[in-house]
Amino acid sequence: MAADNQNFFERVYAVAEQIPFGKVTSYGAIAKYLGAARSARMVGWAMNASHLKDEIPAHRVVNRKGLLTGKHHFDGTNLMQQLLENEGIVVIDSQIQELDKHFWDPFIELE
DNA sequence: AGGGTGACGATCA
DNA sequence: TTGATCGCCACCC
Repeated sequence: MAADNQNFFERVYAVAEQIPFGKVTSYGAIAKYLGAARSARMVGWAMNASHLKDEIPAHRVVNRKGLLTGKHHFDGTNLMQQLLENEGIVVIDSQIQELDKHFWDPFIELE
């Protein structure tokens, strides 16, 4: 049904909201969890709309490489990096260090 | 109705 | 290893 489209966004929000403090995840991980592994871009698109909701910690969502590709979409240029560093995550040049250590997998946490 | 874009991911060279 | 290209699917013009 047409409502499915909206449901897709809601699902992305539901997962993003559950990302704990000091943790990060990737678009592909969320997409895969939603059953749209090949639509990682759609997750990013949903995140773009999430900017309307201050409940979505979009700064905790990065690409698979741990690179803050979406930082440019934030209010400031380095706001995203600042937020992550504020959570105890080391970020150098928009690149999260020790990504594996801070990675949050919805498949494991939302098992 | 058709074409282009995009906060990605995987594969190929 | 890094860099470049294709594929994906929803949304906008």
